[in-house]
Amino acid sequence: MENTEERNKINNNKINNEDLCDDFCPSAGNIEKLREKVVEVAGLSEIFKVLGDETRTKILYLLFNNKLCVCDIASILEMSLPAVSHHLRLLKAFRLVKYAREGKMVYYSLDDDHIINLIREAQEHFAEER
Amino acid sequence: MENTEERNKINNNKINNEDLCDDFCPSAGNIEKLREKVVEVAGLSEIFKVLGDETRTKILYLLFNNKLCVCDIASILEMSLPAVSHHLRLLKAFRLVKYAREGKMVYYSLDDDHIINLIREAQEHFAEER
DNA sequence: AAAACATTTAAACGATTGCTTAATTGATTA
DNA sequence: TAATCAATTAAGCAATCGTTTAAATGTTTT
Repeated sequence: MENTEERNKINNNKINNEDLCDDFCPSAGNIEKLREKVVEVAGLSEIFKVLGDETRTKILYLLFNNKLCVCDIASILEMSLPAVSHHLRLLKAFRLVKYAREGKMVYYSLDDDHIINLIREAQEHFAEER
Repeated sequence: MENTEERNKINNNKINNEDLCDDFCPSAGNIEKLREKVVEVAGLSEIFKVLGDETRTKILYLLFNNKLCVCDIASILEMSLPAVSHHLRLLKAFRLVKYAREGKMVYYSLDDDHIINLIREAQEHFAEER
């Protein structure tokens, strides 16, 4: 084994042109088409990232058909108030929850019930796993 | 303002009992029920975490109805081979993709078309945003 | 058998994430 | 208006994540 360094340079660098595989690649001619296709899911992972935290999916699920104050949520999830508040702020930034101050308390609720469909779909996927 | 420390202790600690709010909480009596409800979405965020990376959603979307080798994917996404390989390993661990060695190349494809439903659902959610 | 190619694996690193503690703000009550 | 309560904000920190570089593995070709 020799010239390891040179080969690694070729192997690891980001390749911008389309002839990465020297041998015949079935999709060689389709690379441009596939690059266009992939644009369709660009930015989508942002929503998934929000749901990618256990606490946040739980909060969203709790707020489905429910109006809860921060300390309720903290109590149910057995978490600190600041921790919950941080998550709510992020969910608010994504327009997933809305809030309404009532006296000392701030009540949160879903701003967009649509998000529950995503959770339900994930539940179905999860059910298939077992 | 005095006794800030003591109040913070009360305010910030994780509370295991149900009387976090001193005032009347509408869901005070429901805390246990809501804790049971929340279990329904436990573990779900793991799938979302997988999709929470832009590269991985793209790979999954690419592999829908397609069979691609690692260097194809790397070329399309303009990423290094090891980076793509790492993501594929994770997707494989979640049984989302399967692979088949054909000579020098390894071809990946979706192991579970179901995952595309989740992506489609997210696309719909995204469309509503604008 | 040696060289070439596609892929994987391992180690290291820089950036991000989610929590905690501490302090602050906003509102109500005594 | 002072004390109390709910919630937010800010700073700091440990853990996780995704990448890179470097080396190794598996397969084919010469």
